[in-house]
Amino acid sequence: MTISEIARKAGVSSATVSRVLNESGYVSESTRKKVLEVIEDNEFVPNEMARGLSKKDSNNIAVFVADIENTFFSRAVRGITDVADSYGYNVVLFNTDENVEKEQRYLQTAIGLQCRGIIIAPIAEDNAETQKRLDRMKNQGVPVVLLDRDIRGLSLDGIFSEDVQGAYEAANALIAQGHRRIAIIKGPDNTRPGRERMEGFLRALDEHGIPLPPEYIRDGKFRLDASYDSARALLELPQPPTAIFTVNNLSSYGCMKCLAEKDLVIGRDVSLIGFDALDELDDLGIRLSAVSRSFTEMGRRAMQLLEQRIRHPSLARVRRLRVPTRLLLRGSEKIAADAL
Amino acid sequence: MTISEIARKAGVSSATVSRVLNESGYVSESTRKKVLEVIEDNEFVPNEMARGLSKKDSNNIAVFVADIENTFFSRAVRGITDVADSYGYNVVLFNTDENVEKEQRYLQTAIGLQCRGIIIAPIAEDNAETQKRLDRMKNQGVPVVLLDRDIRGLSLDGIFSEDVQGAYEAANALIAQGHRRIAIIKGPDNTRPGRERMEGFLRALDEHGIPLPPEYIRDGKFRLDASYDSARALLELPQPPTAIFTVNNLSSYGCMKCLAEKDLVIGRDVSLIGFDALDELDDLGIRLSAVSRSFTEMGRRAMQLLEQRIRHPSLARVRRLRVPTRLLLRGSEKIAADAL
DNA sequence: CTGAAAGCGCTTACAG
DNA sequence: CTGAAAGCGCTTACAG
Repeated sequence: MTISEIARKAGVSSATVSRVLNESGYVSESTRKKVLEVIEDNEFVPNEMARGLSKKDSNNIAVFVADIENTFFSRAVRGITDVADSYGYNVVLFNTDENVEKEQRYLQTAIGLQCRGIIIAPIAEDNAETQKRLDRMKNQGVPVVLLDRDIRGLSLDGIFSEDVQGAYEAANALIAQGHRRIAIIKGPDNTRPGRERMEGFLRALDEHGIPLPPEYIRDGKFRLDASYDSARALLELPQPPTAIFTVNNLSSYGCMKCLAEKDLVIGRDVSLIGFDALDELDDLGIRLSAVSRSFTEMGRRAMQLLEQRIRHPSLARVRRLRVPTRLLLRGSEKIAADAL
Repeated sequence: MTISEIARKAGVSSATVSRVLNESGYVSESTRKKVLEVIEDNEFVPNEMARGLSKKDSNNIAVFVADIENTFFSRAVRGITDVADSYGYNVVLFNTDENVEKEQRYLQTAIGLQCRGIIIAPIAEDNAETQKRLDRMKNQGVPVVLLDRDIRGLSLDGIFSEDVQGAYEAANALIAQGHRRIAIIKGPDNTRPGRERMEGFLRALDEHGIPLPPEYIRDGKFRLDASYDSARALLELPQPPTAIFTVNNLSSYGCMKCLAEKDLVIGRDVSLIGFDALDELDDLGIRLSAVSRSFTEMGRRAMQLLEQRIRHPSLARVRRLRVPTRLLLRGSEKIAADAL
């Protein structure tokens, strides 16, 4: 079923059908009714590829996530789809799987699909190829909005969080408990969140004159397995830390897995604060203190930024928003007096 | 940049460029090289909307999930995107949010986008409007693959699991522990998984002559909050059950939340087996016994079914696969002798 | 092996 | 208010 078939059945031209469909131009009420009726009767749905080709746009937006299984991303996607839907956009989902080749190939695909804009959590902030492609997209009028992660050297819109401040507060909370042996399971240095969370952590320790031996810094790579290994290495140190700061949800999981294996209880045997709350565990009595922010909200804001940029492509000002973080003290920052 | 611009720069016709791009028809090696070079130099990416319109197809497939935040779906989507990518398909994600109006509107959208096929976990199996639309899609040559949930009255391809058997084994495991007071937090009756898990549960109790008082049957609606309420109602009964069977991951969470609040420990104070394992908790020492199946695998299989149907549209035989379930006994099926 | 031309299903100036 | 016609950027018989 095409517009011209509908036109024939309604006894009008396809231009008129198009006008009815788009509520554009002038159409007399009577022919409008007639056309609508025929459309209804035939359950006609216009071909978006043809429309897109003709109008040189589409209602698709591309969303790039590193790992849809990670609740950070699945919740952000939830926020994105909600807002996208309210604006009539469809979401094409790309799971880059922390793989830069996929990321770059998918970027190509998104261009081919004539996506109206993209929301991306880039794998690394310094990958030259990704930088080049994103820059080109932006220059060709395809808005790009960064989600949580950043890209060096380009001024792109983005939604981030107060990572330095959040990490700073987390470290301070541990220090306030009397800890002097505080370790960090850090994230990748080539990501803004990785660096900034480290920065906030270091600042707090520095301000209190607390030494940070190199063996107290482990790279969890934002991954569960690497963080598990890091935690293990930390806990098996001759002089293990009494408190640990984990920089994302997967690091917290990895660390807690190791603690569980060693029968160490957070808030008693060892203190732990994570960046990003594990709310799903809170209900079950695993009360992890954390630097919290709303993932869904970040997704929503990302889509709002994108929509605004699509609507005002010429707006020069780059919009880089930071959602606040909130320190949730649920008990895991504590430690038994004799364990300190 | 369009095909004809490339053609001009390469001194050939656009037909030739198209042939190079699609590796179809004959192109001499020398002109092929030349064209490829120009494409490369200009970083040309063909317009998929034009290609789609011309070829009357697209590389998009539509994926309908009820809730992307639910790990069942996020993992299934992971499996789908992995396989889709390997076949060159792009995934347009629709989050129906357990809302039939959204489901139906999105179905319309998917048709407009000329999606090559759809994978859907329909909200209800008996919604007349959804049935009608899916039937129409199938008849118009758009393959439909069901994921986990079913649709009544249509013979559509699908990937399901051995729900009756799984639930039966779970109930038997509880019975084997000596339980006689076993409750179920059930799912919606208008979903196949909801009904079949109930059926397996009932069969096991029946075979052992174990009575099931009506107050031991609570509807958790596959939702955390309703399951929490159900658990609470069960535990506050004058004669509470000594064992509970929860029919999906969210019911297990809801139930465990209630248990945690009441300081009841699974495997000691009360027995619990869930349908769908909460593996993310296992590492943390929360050892929930469960009927397990691989969500990612179900997603992969769904996409494989879809791809096969796209490739062989005329194949009459409907393919309805069931992935097996595996009973994981991790200790929560047990109970202290004096609690029985 | 290559090109001219028609066509995919829409939209949109343009003319009336 | 309405229609004829050109055009969006591809693909693909058809002819050579």
